[in-house]
Amino acid sequence: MPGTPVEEVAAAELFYAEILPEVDVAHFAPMWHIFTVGHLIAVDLERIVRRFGVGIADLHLLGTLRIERARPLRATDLALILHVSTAVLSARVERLARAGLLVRDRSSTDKRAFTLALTAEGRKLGDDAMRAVFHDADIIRLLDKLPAADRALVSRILGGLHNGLDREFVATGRGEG
Amino acid sequence: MPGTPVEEVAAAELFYAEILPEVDVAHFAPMWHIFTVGHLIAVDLERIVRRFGVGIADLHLLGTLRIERARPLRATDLALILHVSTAVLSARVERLARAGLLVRDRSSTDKRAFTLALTAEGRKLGDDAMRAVFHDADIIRLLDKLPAADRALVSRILGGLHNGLDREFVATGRGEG
DNA sequence: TAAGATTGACAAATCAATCTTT
DNA sequence: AAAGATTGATTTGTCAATCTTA
Repeated sequence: MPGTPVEEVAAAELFYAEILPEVDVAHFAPMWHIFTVGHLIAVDLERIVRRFGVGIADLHLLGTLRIERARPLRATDLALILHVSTAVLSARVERLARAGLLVRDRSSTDKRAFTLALTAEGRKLGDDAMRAVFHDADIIRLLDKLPAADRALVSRILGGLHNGLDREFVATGRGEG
Repeated sequence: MPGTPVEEVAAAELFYAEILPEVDVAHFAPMWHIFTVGHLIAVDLERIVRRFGVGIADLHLLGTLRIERARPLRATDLALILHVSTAVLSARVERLARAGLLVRDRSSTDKRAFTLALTAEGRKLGDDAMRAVFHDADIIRLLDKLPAADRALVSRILGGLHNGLDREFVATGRGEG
């Protein structure tokens, strides 16, 4: 019988310290905890928003379009923000448009591009799903029990990592497929 | 053109504060940063370990088997540790066994169960891939630039969330399919 | 040539149903 | 029944190739 995840990760760290003496294994625990907690959040959110007929990736897209902006977003902009390839985005937009949650319009300034905008149903579904997330998600309950200082630390440190990884993602042109 | 992820998340938080006045929107930023950073780590690690002919989920499995334990792990134990259904694990084990990286043996005490163990090639591939991760991963580079105190904070706080979510996962029997 | 977007082939995850052993 | 594991159908994501416009 395995122990707690923290124990598992600590054991792994000790182990890698032996077989990989050239690396700083103190990086393993934070990397792996973020990686796995991210995965568990994804599984949990997926379960919650599935009741609304969409996936968490769909909700991410709807939520991004929901925020008012100076200029309408094109499909390519969204692909960069969501960290997926344009191929994935294309299929997702097609599905959501077919469900009546958003509309695609040819850009007025560039005949190659589409601009994307939510429909009234898209706004409503997105808001309802997000409300359900705040209400039902395990991670929200856990964060709620955390000291406010810890929550702020997570926002600060993970926010920095988020910015850093996003830069790498854009710079190396990942997700261009 | 969108701004940095931290700006995007802050804008989203302000936005949800308006349309969802009943929830504590201060939970949105930490949740979303963890979720997205986890996803970006997954994409990056996937790219690195793909060179070895396996995915990051495969490496997680190999790494878990790599650690010495009192008793050999069964497929069911592994499914719980890796947070996947037994159906997924079955397919993954089949693929890795076919590649000669692990062996499946009927448990001596329970004729339904299999115990899993790495082959010499499985150990070598896992170690090599993990070495590549430590050497090439963007997240490792970013963590390396972080103050040691911040790294420790991430391990402590995210470790706590990891334990909490794992408990939920096991308690609610997710991943049983 | 490069940017924006789409398509089709393939890999992987989920769910429900099934089989065997306890 | 319930636990351990597998199979098949469906969905989703990734990659490479393609088409149109800039």
